[in-house]
Amino acid sequence: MGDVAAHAGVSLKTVSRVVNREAHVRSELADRVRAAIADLGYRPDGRARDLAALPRTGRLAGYVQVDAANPFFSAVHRGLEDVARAHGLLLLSGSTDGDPERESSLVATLVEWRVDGVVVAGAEGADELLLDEIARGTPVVCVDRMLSELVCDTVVSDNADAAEAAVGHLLDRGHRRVAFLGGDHAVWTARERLAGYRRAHEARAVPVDAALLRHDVGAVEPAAAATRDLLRGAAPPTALFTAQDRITTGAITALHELGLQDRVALFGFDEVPFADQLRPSVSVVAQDPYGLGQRSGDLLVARLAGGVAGPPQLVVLDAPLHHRRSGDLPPDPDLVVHDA
Amino acid sequence: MGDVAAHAGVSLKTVSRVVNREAHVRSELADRVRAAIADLGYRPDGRARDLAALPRTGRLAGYVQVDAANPFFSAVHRGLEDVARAHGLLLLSGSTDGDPERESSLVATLVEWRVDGVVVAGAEGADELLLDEIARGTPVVCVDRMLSELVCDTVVSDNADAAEAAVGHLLDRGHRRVAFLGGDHAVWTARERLAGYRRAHEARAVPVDAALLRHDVGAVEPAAAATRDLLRGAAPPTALFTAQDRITTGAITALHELGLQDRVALFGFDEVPFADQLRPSVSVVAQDPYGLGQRSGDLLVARLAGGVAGPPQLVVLDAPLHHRRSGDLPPDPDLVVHDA
DNA sequence: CTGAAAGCGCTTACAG
DNA sequence: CTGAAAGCGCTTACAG
Repeated sequence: MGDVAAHAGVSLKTVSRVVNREAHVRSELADRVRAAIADLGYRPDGRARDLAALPRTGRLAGYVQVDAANPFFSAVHRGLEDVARAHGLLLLSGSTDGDPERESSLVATLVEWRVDGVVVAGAEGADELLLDEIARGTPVVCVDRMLSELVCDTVVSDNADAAEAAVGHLLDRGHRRVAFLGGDHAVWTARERLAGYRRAHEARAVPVDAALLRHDVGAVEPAAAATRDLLRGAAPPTALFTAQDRITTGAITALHELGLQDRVALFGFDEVPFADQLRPSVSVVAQDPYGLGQRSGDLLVARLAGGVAGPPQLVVLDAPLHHRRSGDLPPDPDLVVHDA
Repeated sequence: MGDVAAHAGVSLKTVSRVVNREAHVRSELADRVRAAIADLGYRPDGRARDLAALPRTGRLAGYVQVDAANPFFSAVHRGLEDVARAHGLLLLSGSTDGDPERESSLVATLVEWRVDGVVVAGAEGADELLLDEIARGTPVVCVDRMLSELVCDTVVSDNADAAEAAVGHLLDRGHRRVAFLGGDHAVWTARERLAGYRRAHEARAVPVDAALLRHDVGAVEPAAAATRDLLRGAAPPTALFTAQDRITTGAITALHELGLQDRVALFGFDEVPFADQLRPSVSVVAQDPYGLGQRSGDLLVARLAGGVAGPPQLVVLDAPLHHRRSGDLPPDPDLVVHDA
């Protein structure tokens, strides 16, 4: 910037003014400055700018996600990015793989870069550093999962209700043995979806068989293995409720391997690709990850604007059911095990 | 930092030393400093640090992608991220939607933040700002697409060869009317894959019917529409080569709607979800997006380390064919149109 | 309308 | 082993 000032024969402040498009600069000088900028290929230094401009003007935001390569989280990413970009915010992001330590160190790094705020998708409830940061006043919004208490703005789908509706649909079709395949039980969404599963049973006075509950199968292979195991057991389920897209994928894989896809009903949480083309087509609870990202961006931006200073807000998005064939398959009598 | 120094009764430099884990600090002082840091909840300011530490130590890298929500680019993202993280680099990223202007402004913003280098996935060849930046010495690596000339390190799949092999397979199964459905023809990958398509035909002396070539159908709906159109035409293809995952998705959708999935062969570029479970299972050229990301990260890191200062490197990754049912479907005679 | 001074929070030489 | 000074590239008050 000094070079530019010298080149144009003006002071630093004048250069600063034209760079920031401030008023009160004679157009003659401004032209000279612009020429110098072009000649020298000058680019203002964002770090210095940000550092000198206290209080913050709002330029950087952080996005902490479980896995950048997971379509669910990358869709949230895009929703957030679009809102952020509209407000001049650039995103600094990283993946945690669900590891609380990774999450903590990532949050710490983001704070070091003095992001204006951070959106955490799939937060671990036990992340003390994150809790600290919230207490200290860093704007944080959680998407997809809730922290133990509502200590920050949060955007989630209506997990329990949607799960209850899906499982209820299976039960109403006559199924009495519906398996639940869920991810890490420490994760809030998994617990909520299980709660919905239970509520659906309770509402219909159908007992839940604990042998039909499989937790910690939150990836494709474990889910496929659990499906095989359940179906080969002495008292197999006649329907499956898979609490997450990767689990749904694993279950579908296993069902096809066993040739049972038309005999065992399936209702999944999260939309999956080719849901309409698969045979049978697959019924799902369709969350809107892009929308979740957008809403979290809205909340963050509102906090940054400073307008909102009240207590943490909770936004719950509706997750509609997409009824297709797999969820309408009737119980297969040959699969039902009769008591001895 | 001043507060910490005062609190611990030492100088700024001493605080700096313990924060940076430099040697030569009496452990007694170091403890006092650490205590002060904990008491005050001090966090070093990454911006100031980075600004003061010239030349750069390497902390920030940029990732420019077409669309964060596209599974292909998000897998590249993750590959890059893992390498970057291993080298202490944090990623600043954004989506361009293939718009050169968006790409330029994003690159400009990244440069303002003084990223140590940037990886561009799916670069538009015509981005002058990017070319400028490369000329100026900013380490840039292009993944997935090549710029018009090899002006920076580049990592791509063996597009033309893989496409030739896939189309060749179709031709060798007896197909004589193989349609090509591709994305934006301005994009390097689309042109390469078309080149492979042509080479496969030339090698077998099979003429290419221009009516079977559909460009600019790089999204699901346009691809489905093109598929419907081709198949309903007077001289329909007996096989489809879809040059990209979203196109493959669109084609599969249309084929299923028309009930033609078992009568028209299909070979896609890029792996798709449920390729094994779909009926028929779908044959594809399986690029390795995660690997592309990793390799681009390796190249970037090597440049940053300063070891590599030579001419731009070109890394070409093999893209193996995954033969499944759809690519082995024979030509359906009823679909062949005989000359009058 | 324009500029000289001080300061943002750190690190790099340099002394001691 | 420790510290005082200068400087990274900007912006914010303040003067004029």
